[in-house]
Amino acid sequence: MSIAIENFVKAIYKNGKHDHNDTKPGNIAKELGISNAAATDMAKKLAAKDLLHYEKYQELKLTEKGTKMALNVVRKHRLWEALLFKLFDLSLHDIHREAELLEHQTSDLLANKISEFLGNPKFDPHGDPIPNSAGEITTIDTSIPLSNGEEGKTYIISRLMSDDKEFLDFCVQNGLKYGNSVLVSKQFSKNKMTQILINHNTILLNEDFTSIIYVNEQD
Amino acid sequence: MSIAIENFVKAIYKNGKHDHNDTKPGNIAKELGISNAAATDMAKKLAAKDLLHYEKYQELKLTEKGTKMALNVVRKHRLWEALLFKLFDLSLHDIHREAELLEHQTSDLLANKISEFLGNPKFDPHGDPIPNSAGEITTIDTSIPLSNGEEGKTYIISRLMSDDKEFLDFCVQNGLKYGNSVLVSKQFSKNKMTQILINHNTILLNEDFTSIIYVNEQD
DNA sequence: AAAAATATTTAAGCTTACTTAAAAATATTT
DNA sequence: AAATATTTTTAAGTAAGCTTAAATATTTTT
Repeated sequence: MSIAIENFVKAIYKNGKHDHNDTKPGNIAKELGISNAAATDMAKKLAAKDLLHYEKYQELKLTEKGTKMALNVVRKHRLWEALLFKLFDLSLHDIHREAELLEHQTSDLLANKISEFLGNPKFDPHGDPIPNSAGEITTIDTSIPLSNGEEGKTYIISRLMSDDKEFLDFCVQNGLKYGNSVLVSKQFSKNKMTQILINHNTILLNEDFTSIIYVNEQD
Repeated sequence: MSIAIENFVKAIYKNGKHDHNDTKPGNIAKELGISNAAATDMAKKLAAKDLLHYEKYQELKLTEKGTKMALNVVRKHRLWEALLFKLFDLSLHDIHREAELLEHQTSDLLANKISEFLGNPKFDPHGDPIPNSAGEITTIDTSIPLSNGEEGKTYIISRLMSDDKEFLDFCVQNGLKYGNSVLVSKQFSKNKMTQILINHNTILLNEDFTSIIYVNEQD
């Protein structure tokens, strides 16, 4: 299957993971940077290939086959991120950009070799789970957005759910990375700001950031 | 530039390295598995982009710009081969196949990181020289095909100039690899067979093989 | 040097993955 | 519930990268 198809299916998978699905052609088009018309066309084409269910004006829904394809691409993406992160001194954003290309040119054999080399990791450097070779995600995600954290509690950062350069650079600069602890010192309900303590520094975050930083309660 | 263009330019570069150029559209077409007509079309298109010189019915010749592009792709290919060879237990043939895809999806930044990680190697696992980041091959190749070896002399294998699975499997099985010594015990001029001693084993090779195994005299 | 074989080029056509523009349906606002 | 705005769909068209078939040029053989 082509790169365009892999990316289309992947975009539906990603946009369908939220509570409120965003998988109408227009949203997928926006995600991929193509026109709405192109997305509708593609949706029809992929329905004919049994990769998704298409009904006029409705949300696009992946079939089992389509989900498998998406997870296979996601697996390769996250394995590349993990490998590049381990081997090279590159920013998370750069790593994401490289993985975005490499994911489509990677045989299942190579993906398995990368996985094995890394000790079959369950998470990538963003904290995102890596599907296994059968296309299953076996870990259970109990994390919550930092915006839902409670005052006075300490949390462990589990996922940084964005590939935005500005955001990731900010995270690196402030020690906001996978595995680190944060204490929620104050939640401002009015303007939805959150004050946290990390590495002995107090910083103030707005909801744009606290809604994509996911954390787990400390055991 | 597209993958098709990169592969086209690379094919001309490879076919132009022999003493007798094989860079007419038909030869490039054969190399790439496309029709002659497609190769002619592409040649005209690339001439307009100043990547090659095209004259009807003549050999295709890369411009400086085209050569640079070819060397850049070759560099990425060979760096990937070197990295995959180092990290994973994969056959040279498999490594070649993966590199053939990855080479087109690799930024210059990533290529440089791979090179640095490997200690800026000058050769890939086939013994082929790796162009530097400026697109130059700085090593001088003094090797000769094993078919030109002299009886009684010992040589060091420097290059295995093929990506054919059968050939590479045979080489692995018999210890014919980059850096190993071979003694030419007998040259049969009649049928162009060569008897060699390697790892205490005597084996007989025909010209198909001895013409693509390149060696250097021992210092 | 002529005939036969081979290679190159031209021409017409196909598929993929897009585009823009206009029509039709759905969502939102008032 | 009507009017307005937004989305989705349809339709027509484009560029890249191929294909096959036929015309033309070059090479090889005799």
